[in-house]
Amino acid sequence: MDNIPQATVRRLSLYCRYLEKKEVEGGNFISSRELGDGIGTNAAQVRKDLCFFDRFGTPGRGYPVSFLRRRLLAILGIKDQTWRVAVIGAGKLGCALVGYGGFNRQGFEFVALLDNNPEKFGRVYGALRVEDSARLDEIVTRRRVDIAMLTVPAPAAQGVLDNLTAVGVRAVLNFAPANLDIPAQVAVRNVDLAVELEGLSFFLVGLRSRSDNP
Amino acid sequence: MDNIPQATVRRLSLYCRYLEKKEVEGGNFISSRELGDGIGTNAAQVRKDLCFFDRFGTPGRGYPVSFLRRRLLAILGIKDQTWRVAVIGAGKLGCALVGYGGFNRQGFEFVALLDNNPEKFGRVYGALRVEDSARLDEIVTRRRVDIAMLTVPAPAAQGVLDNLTAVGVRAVLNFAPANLDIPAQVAVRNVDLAVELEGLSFFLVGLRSRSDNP
DNA sequence: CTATGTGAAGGCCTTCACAGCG
DNA sequence: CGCTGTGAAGGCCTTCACATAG
Repeated sequence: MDNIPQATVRRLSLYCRYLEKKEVEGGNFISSRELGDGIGTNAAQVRKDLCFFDRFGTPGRGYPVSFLRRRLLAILGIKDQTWRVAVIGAGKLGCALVGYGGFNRQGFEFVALLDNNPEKFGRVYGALRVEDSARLDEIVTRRRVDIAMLTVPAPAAQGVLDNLTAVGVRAVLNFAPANLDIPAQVAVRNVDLAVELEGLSFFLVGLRSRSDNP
Repeated sequence: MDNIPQATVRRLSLYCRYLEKKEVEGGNFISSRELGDGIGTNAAQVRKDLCFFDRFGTPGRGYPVSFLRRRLLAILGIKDQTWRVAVIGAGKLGCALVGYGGFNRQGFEFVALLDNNPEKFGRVYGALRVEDSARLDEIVTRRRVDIAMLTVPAPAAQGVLDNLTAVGVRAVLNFAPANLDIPAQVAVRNVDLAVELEGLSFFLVGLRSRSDNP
């Protein structure tokens, strides 16, 4: 029971979000149909995803909302667990992320904001001061950082990633538009806005040519 | 020659990025092998992706770097074309995006920054002033907005999306953690940081349990 | 002899369909 | 009778393998 598709894991997060809404509204049971509709997939997919883990449902009734939500949170590792997050790169994006309160709400806590530019040292964003990224090793170790967000310029990204993994960080959310060499045993998720925008551009070009030659 | 996999489109962006680097370094030809290694895939995948569109290569030599890059830019719709982007939601993230210069570099230009909070009207970020999102229709039309970035709170996202599509916007990059109903003929790409973080959390939990019970 | 272009094979994820439970 | 759990079928994307071009 190990090889869970990435796509399934992504949907688990969406299920949790929908279940939270449903729980607040006071729903007790939810069908795979409704849960699927709610996140933009279908009932069979929901049942398949969930049965990777356990039998959460009751035939004829559906899934108990609150119970299912707690179980999924546990599976995702954000129940009774707060991951400690460091942001490397105190540019506009890094500072915006630290200032955003939405993550603290559930399971994640910012514990460091680093940059290599001395002019930024000491500036305060959210609950953090900018500190010197030359002290990355020490800070990451002492604050027991679990996850790093990489918001440095692309040319610096590989070096920082190597430093992070050398100190034991095993999970990285990378915002730099760089093609990183990813060490084994490390998970890197890329958030690449240029790729997303260019995907939209490609879609628009297709639309246009289809309406030009109908 | 129509049904291009999303995955292929995403890789096109990465190919372009790698080719740009290669072109600057003065490379004339590049093999599918090198291009694949460069973006973290393999040679066969590169050839398959490219041959959806044309025969760009020369057997025995590889692909002409500069030529291939220009052709891919054209396919992605970012050669001789600048898409006009509006950001809806002048929170920390929206303002950081507008202030980030990286997109203007190629193919995208910010033309509006809207919010519904009167206290923010008139504040300047990058080259833009915050304007009233009540005037969305007029502004989007007059400035010929092609793409919208949604950086509003989740509960507001669906309403804004509906407004945008009503005025003819067909491409949206959504940052709100909301399960949106997406109208037909509209492309929405979601950038969902909670989903990414929770994916990393899931990975870390898996790592831990595997090292506990080896 | 090297490297592309491409049908065929393979693998992974989604969808189907139905047995079985409440 | 409704809805879950799940093997089987289907579809899409990736990888293979080789004919072909330079």
